[in-house]
Amino acid sequence: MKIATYNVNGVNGRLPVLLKWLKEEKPDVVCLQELKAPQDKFPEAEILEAGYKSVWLGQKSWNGVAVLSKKSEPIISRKSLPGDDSDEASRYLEVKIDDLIICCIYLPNGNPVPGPKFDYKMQWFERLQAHAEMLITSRKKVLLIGDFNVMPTEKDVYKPEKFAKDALFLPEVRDAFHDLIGQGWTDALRHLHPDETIYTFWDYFRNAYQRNAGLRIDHFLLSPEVLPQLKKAGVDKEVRGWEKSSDHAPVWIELE
DNA sequence: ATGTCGCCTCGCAGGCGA
Repeated sequence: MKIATYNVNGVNGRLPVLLKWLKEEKPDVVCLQELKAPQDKFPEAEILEAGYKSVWLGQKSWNGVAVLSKKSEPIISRKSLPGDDSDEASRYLEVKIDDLIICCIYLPNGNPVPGPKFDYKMQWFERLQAHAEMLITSRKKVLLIGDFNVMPTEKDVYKPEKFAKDALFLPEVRDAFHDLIGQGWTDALRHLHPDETIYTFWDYFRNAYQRNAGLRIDHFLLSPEVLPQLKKAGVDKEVRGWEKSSDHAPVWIELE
């Protein structure tokens, strides 16, 4: 079973690229982030035509998350993180697909630092930690998947010193990520490729992709009940080089 | 500071978020 995550940066503007990638790679389940489309503008019919049932959480202009599934229908169990009823951003969608709980995550970027956006990121992180603790305690097969907007270590940044004061790499942000991992989650890509340089995002600026000036910010965190099934993991890096590509590449894992 | 995208609007250019 192949599960993928892809920050599309506009699901409608990206539709030809998304459909081409789905056709080539045929993932069983896909988490999408940054739909940048209101609820009624999600391209459900085109994606269904490509062989995927989908559930989604839209929002005008910003954010937006979706889960696509080829075989079993995704059943929504949560449309937001607990802990702040005033948070209207579409950033969290939790579904059941067979015996798996799939949590599709679009963690706030947090720049500029300091400021309200960074405060929001840290609050969102705390809410994620609290909910993740509950999920991992359930002993079910849970996967936290998506754009975490965090480079966990120096190995995950092309030039760490350049990002020392960035909301994606500040020590307190990395600490929050490592505290989350500390609950018992496994970073699937790093687990299978401990020493490799792996990037999932390349800025549109300054030919970042051509220079391989990338970041690893899209992650799969597996609960202990899923980990024994993990067989492979990788990044579809070439997709980032396609015409009209997102600034992220699709990332995937294979479960037995 | 800048670069480049995608989406939106008291819209066809400029602001915002990333």
